[in-house]
Amino acid sequence: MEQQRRKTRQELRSEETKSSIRDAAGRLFTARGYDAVTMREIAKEAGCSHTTIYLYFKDKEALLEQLALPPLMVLEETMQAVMNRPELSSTEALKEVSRQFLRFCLSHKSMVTIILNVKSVRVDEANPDADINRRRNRIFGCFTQILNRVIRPASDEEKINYTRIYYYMLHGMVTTYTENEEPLEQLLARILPLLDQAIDILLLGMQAKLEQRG
Amino acid sequence: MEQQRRKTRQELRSEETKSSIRDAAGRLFTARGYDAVTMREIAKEAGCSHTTIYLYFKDKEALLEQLALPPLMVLEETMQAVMNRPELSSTEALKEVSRQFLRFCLSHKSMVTIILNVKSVRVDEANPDADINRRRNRIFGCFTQILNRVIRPASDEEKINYTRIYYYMLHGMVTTYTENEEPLEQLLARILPLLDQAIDILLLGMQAKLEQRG
Amino acid sequence: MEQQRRKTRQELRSEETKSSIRDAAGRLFTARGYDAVTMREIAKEAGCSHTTIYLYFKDKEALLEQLALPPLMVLEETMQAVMNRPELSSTEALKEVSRQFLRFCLSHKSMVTIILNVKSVRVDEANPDADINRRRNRIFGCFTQILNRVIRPASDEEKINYTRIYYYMLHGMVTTYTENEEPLEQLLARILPLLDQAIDILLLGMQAKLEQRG
Amino acid sequence: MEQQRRKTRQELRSEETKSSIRDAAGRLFTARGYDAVTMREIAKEAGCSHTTIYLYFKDKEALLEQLALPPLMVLEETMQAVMNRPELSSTEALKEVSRQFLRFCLSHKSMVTIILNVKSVRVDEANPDADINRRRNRIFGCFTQILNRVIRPASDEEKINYTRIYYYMLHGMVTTYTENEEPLEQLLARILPLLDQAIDILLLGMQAKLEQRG
DNA sequence: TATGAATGAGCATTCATTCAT
DNA sequence: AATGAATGAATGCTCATTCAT
Repeated sequence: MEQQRRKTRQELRSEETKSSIRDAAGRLFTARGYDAVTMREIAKEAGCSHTTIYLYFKDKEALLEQLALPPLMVLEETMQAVMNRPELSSTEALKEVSRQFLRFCLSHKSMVTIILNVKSVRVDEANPDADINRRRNRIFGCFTQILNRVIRPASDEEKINYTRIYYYMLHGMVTTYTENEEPLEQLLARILPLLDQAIDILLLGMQAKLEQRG
Repeated sequence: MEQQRRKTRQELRSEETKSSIRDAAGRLFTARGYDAVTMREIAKEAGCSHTTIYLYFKDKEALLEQLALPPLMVLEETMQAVMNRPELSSTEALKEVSRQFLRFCLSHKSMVTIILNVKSVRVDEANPDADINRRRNRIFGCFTQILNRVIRPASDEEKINYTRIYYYMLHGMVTTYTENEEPLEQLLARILPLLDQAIDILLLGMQAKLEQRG
Repeated sequence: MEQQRRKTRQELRSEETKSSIRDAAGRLFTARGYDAVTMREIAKEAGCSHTTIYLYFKDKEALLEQLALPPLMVLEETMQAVMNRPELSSTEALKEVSRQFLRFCLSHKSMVTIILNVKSVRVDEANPDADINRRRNRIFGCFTQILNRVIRPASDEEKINYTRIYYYMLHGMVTTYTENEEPLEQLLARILPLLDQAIDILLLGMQAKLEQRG
Repeated sequence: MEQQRRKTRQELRSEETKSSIRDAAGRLFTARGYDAVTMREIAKEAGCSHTTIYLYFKDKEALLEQLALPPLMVLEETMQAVMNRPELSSTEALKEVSRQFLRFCLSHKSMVTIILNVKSVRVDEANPDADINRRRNRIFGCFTQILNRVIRPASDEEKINYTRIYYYMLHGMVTTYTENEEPLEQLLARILPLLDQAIDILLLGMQAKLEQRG
């Protein structure tokens, strides 16, 4: 509380600037992709000089990372929360978690690259990405976990393959609609049912396949 | 007829140059991606001056488009040929066609953007894309056709949805492995079986779902 | 008198800040050279904001100038002290003074420019340089004086020329080793004997030349 | 002959541009030093776009190197020629060679850095500097050779030290007058006699010292 | 007195493209 | 038909300095 009150006007202004940069970068990256956006464009959109950006972010890459982290944390928490709801069947949990994921990806389009890319930005340099990578892994871990629950009778190899196939479909939906410019809610209203259907099909198919083989 | 016969030596040389540029650009785009390749590199690889490229192609983008067309035509023909093989069951045909498609996408990485993008490059300028778009639609039409054969009892809406879901998975596989730098054949050896499994699962799942509902 | 006593706490603090900036800049300039050091680095090292520096110093160049003065004063005093030691022969005095000079230059590398440059920084603006220039002249005056003692029989023109030649050699040693990154004492242990030899040779040579001519 | 005639107008223009860049860079580097000069300034002075420079020179450093090499070759040849004139005494040869060197340094001021710097630009990267370094070493080798002839009775260690002392003096003269803006010939008329005197003094001094010791 | 925020000018370099031949 | 010469626009980034508080 006290902490909140103690913010000077300068600090407020600073935070404002920083978040206006963040917002601008978010909008621009989302709309046109990381590479296609220049620091000067971000600055213009944010209403400041391009040098000001470097006051708050080490470089362009750091900007992307700082942009990705907080929403990623929210997503992770949301997904964990879903998994801890005991009243949900495995199938329902998988559906809900997938819906969260799809919603997230489509509302943070520029971050999709970061989240879905197998080899993330700067994997070699340890520090800042470590966090991003860890979180991404945990997010994908959610899917794996629930999916394993649903297809328990499968062998380890089958589990790995089926999980991959599940990812393909999800990944495919995300990238298909990443470029789409329809208003988010409208788009989701249209494709969330499709996602549910797809999951039904995949789970049914996996079970059928396991029975066939057994 | 006459036109064909009357090709002067100059015309032949010209065509040669043009196709050497096309080849060079193809190799380079495929290997390193559209953005990362410069006009000068293409020219060097093609054994001509970079200014010569502008004699045959309006700009870099036009080069990409003209480049995409022939392989797309080959792909289309290959896929049609598979569909016309009467000895193949619908399922087998779908698998084979999907394999062809995946192989094509992974061996023409730079063209994936063009093929998969819902809104292709420069939709606004009518002419040159029209052809590309037509072909892309025909390619996707193949999938739709075969898939419809397999899930004949479904309603029209179900057919549309199921086809979409099928695309998601395929699309997801392609984009997942587009960035992969493994040698092509080795990669395909690894993921083609996965594709077969995925198709099995999807088809089984779709059938199960249709029965459930019926 | 009164002025000295009346220093308020504020004034003291202010002087402290100023000298911490001076010290920091001195350390940094010495270690890495004027150009390679940024105002922000100086501020960090001094434990203040970079804007504070501008409170005490007009700009980066003024900082360098003010920085040069005190060590220059120390050097001057040291050299004068040597000259007033009656037990030293002229030759010994010249050697000792030259050693002091060389040691000083190599331990204040960034100031060498200021000291050795014929046309000092910003000759046009009269005031602040006047002092620096005066001191530099006095320092060089030392050499001239002692040298004149040693080569008393020479004509005025010869004296001027010989002094110049002496400077060339000294100047040459300084600039040769200014870029050297060897630890100071180690470097000096290596080159101080060389300096002595050089002085011996020059003095012997000057005397021989004078005799030749006479 | 034929080769000369075959130069097209384009080639001529190209060579003109290249040498106008070279000239401009030479003037500017000479006047204000390598670091202080920007590519855009060079371009402006050369009457072309700054991008044109990159057509002829890989980067700024390459420009400096290409600039330094030809004059360095001329200097080397001139110095070798002097050494091969049998009618000259060692002393005379040393004087003449030193005059050539001083004249060269003062008429190619920007290259002094390259020539005198113990650790040249980019010592680490082998290729292009190798040549420059080799030449510089050969040039300094000249001095060493002649000097050794003059002070033949000295021990090896003495030879090394005396050579160093000789360099200091020469180096000192060069750097002293590098910043000088007097017209070259006028300046040389003034300091060449000084150089002769300095050499006389050094040689006499060295001989006296050797006798003293012996 | 002191500072954080902000900026314009500048840097070397790259690229797709056009011009003149 | 083909090309070398040339260029403007951009890019990410840094720095000394000024502004507002």
